[in-house]
Amino acid sequence: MDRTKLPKIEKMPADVRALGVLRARIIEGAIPAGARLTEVQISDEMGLSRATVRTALHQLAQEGLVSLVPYTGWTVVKLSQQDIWELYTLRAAVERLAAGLAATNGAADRIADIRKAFHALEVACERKGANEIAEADFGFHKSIVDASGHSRLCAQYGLIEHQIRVYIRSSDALIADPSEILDQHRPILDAILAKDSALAAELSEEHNLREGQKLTASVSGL
Amino acid sequence: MDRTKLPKIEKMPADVRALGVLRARIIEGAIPAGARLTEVQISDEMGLSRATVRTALHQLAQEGLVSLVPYTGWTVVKLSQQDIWELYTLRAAVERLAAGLAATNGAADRIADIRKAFHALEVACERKGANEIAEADFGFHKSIVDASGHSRLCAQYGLIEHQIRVYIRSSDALIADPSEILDQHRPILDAILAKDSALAAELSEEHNLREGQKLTASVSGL
DNA sequence: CGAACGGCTATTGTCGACAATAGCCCATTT
DNA sequence: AAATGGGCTATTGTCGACAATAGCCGTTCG
Repeated sequence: MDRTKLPKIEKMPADVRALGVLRARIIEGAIPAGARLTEVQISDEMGLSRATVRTALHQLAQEGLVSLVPYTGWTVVKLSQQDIWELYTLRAAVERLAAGLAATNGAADRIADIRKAFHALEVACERKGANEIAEADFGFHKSIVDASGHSRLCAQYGLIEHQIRVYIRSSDALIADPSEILDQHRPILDAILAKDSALAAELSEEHNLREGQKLTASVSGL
Repeated sequence: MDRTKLPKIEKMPADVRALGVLRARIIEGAIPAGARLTEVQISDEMGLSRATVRTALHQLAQEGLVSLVPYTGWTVVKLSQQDIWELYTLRAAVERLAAGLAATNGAADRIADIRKAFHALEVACERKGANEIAEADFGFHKSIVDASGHSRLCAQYGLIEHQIRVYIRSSDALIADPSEILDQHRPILDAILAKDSALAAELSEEHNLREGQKLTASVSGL
């Protein structure tokens, strides 16, 4: 058994595979907002039973990506400006807590992960790939949440994150100036490294509220 | 058709009825923490199909009241001290946002609801019924969340609230001095009525963190 | 005597079929 | 012509049966 690495077996429950596929399709925009989904068609295409697909769809509904109206059908949610406001205010509140906790209680290795995530963001900003920057941005925020050691916070954050991703893709990502992005995130990192809980919380909240306002403002002209 | 009130028709989907029953049983302690639940037994007793019960159980899992381990079974969650800490820190963060929003954007009728809820709390405190006080306490907090006009916040709060209820019941509710309870909540109400967003947010957060610490402290001796 | 192996059982995971419902189209009536 | 009612269709809601799996227990082998 000294073969360096035997290929990882892909053995996941059918419903989570279906969930992953559907979520990816929705986030990447292959299934557009407002689109109608029917259980039979999906189960047909995926070669799964309706019950399995139904489970996945319910999960997606919980994540806020689809919505079910009884006896009628599933539709991919269409995020309004109000929704974006909700998402970013909620995100700000959640990350405020996360940043504070990460600064105070963050395990050393998790703090190191935050450093790495910031470095990845720096690299992405140099390359100027819009998509890569967006991903690294998400990654940095997520590393802070993970460092909070707060399982419910992580779970909660996951849901918000999915919805924001959908919106970012659908509105085709306003990417700010790379150096500006770094300037906005660096103080948060510094505050966490300095274990200044209150400052980290405050900076994180401000950052998210600012981003949310930019996002709603940029789209208000539609 | 001038009959004063025709009896309300109870026609809900079977799964939500099952969900309600199960949740109530868990919260009231009829099904104790750590108990094992099997789909067949429940569907048997309720006269429903396994699929329907399964849907309800998945919903309960989403609410954090039960947990599923694959191919093995459902169990009612048992909240640890860490869980209580998580719940109260999260609640503090969520209600912080809610109180701030209620102060700033709260519709007049929702603000009136908050007043009513506080009055109900006063009445409950006079009667000194531990259970009634706890319910009125929840009601006051919930009225603030409802006044935020933030649908995701409300949804998120519902989940946390259920879990806290379970714990309060299971640990048999430490009820503080009634007048103390009122003294703790009144400033929050005043700040909202004065539309002082920052103060309302701060007071609300402090209040919840304090309660959480009391709760974990009182149980640390177990 | 210990440990690995194989089957047994309880329970969830998955499936296809039938029932109930919402929304639509069209005929019918006023 | 407008409103009303009936039925038609697409889709979800519900159901019972079969498949897959984890955990247990006895058995067997070293």
